[in-house]
Formats: sequence, structure tokens, C-alpha cells
Amino acid sequence: MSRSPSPSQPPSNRRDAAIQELRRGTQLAARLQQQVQLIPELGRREAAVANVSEISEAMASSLSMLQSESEHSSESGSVAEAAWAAYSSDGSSGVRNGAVARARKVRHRRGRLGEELPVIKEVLTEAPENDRFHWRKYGEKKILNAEYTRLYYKCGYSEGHKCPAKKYVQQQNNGDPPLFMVTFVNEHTCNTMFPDELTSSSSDSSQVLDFTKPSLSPPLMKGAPGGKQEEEASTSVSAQSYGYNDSSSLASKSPNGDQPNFNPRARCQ
DNA sequence: CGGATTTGACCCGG
DNA sequence: CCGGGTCAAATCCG
Repeated sequence: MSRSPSPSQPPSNRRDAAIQELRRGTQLAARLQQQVQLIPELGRREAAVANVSEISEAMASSLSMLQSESEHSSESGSVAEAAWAAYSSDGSSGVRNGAVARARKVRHRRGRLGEELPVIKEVLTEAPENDRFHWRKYGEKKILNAEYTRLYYKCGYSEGHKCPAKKYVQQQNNGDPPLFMVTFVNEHTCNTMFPDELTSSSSDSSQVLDFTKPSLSPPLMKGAPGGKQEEEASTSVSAQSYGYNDSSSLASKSPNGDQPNFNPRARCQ
């Protein structure tokens, strides 16, 4: 329907048009995602789903960037949050979810009032992996009244940057779009989002999106095990590993259901 | 091979 | 004591 406006229009209109197109693209991606879920071969399906997820992701972040640019409102938290919020609230078939975000103060582990009270946010989503952060799984536990286990994740860069961000993922049901309650604990102290490069006119030149960053210097620790777990050994960086992860156990749990999707993206540094 | 995941033990607060 | 959260050695997988 809407045709692209003539170039003589003010930038705001052009931006609106871009947002509109982005929304359309998001919907199409959602549909494509559904279609892709029908691919019989597991490997191909997952790969396709991952790709479509990235497309959605890219459009979501572009969308949020454009929108935040226009609204310029106060950032509630982080850019990533905004991006994800935009992503999840596209309200179209495909990725929709009731976002129940609430904050609550909880005393930290060894109790200690007056210390950094962790920020906690709970979000109900069907795509627990789509927050474009690198998470490293560090535990899994069967919760008493839940029929699915709860998965524990830490920011993949927590070792290198003291990023305290964590998240707990718990599947709620096994519906066609399985829902997951994701609880975020602490904000990311590592930077994450990509730099905004919205060259909206004239000389393009450039690297629109580039994730190739040679940085990323893993501690590189060799197996120096030897004992059992002891209390926090002062400065020993027991580098476990970095990376994203997802509901692997969840996937294996429901043979018939297709799992949401993968999403290897996000950079902290 | 390196590193991400698994999995059971450990820890701690209520 | 129970239940939830974390650790870390073993294992798996690219």
C-alpha cells in the first residue's frame, strides 16, 4: 500500500516510513519463521530458524533505534532493553508475548543490606534466547512445583568484566508457542548493543553493520583443577567458558515441539 | 583440541 | 530440614 515518500519530504516522515517498513518486515519475518518451522530436517530447520531470528533481531534493533531517536525519551534501563521491548511487542503473529516486567528488591546472597540491591525483572516470552546477550549456562535445577527445570545463566563476560547480569529461564508450558519465564537479575555492566550507524542520506560509505571485532580476549586458562569446589578462591579466574546457550534440555524434552530458536549475537566489551 | 554444556555436590537462607 | 542457587569436574561437541 504505502509507497515510499518522495525524497523531498522532511526526515521525520521518511523516518516514519522506514519504521513502517521495518514493522512490515518484522511481520513478514514472523511469518517466515512459522513456515520455516515446518522444515522436516532438524538441522536445516534450526539453521533457518536461527537466520530468521537474526533477521527479526536486526529489524527490531533498527526499529528501536529509530524509535528511540524520535522519542528521545529517558532510557529505562539499557538500550538492549529497549530493543528487546520493541522486538517483543511487535504484536504481530509470531513473536508476541505478554511482558510482565516488574522489579523487586531482594537481598543478596549472604544477606547484606545496604549493598547493591540487584534489579530483577521478569519477562514472559516464547523466545528466551532473543535478548542478544551472551549467556553462559551454569546450572539447572528441578523446581518443586514446576514441571520443567529452571536454567541458570550468567553473562558470558562476567568473568572478564565483572558483569553481574544473570538470568533464569523456566519453561511454563508446552504449548505450540512454549512460554518461558525469564528472570533477569542485575544489569549488564558490559556494553552490548551495536553502534548506531544510521546514515540516512548522502554518501553512504560504510559499514552498516559490522560485528567483526577482533577484541574478545579470553583469559585462557588451562586445566588446573585439583580439588573440589572450595569457597571462593580469591582471584582465581576459573574460566569456564563463554558463549550463548539455550534451552537444550528443553529441546530434548519435547520431541514433537520445535524449540524457539537460537540466537548467537550480542557483544559485550 | 578448545571451549561450551552437563550434572551432582555443596552452600545458604528461611 | 528443605528448596533454590552456584560451583566445577567431567563430558560432549564443533
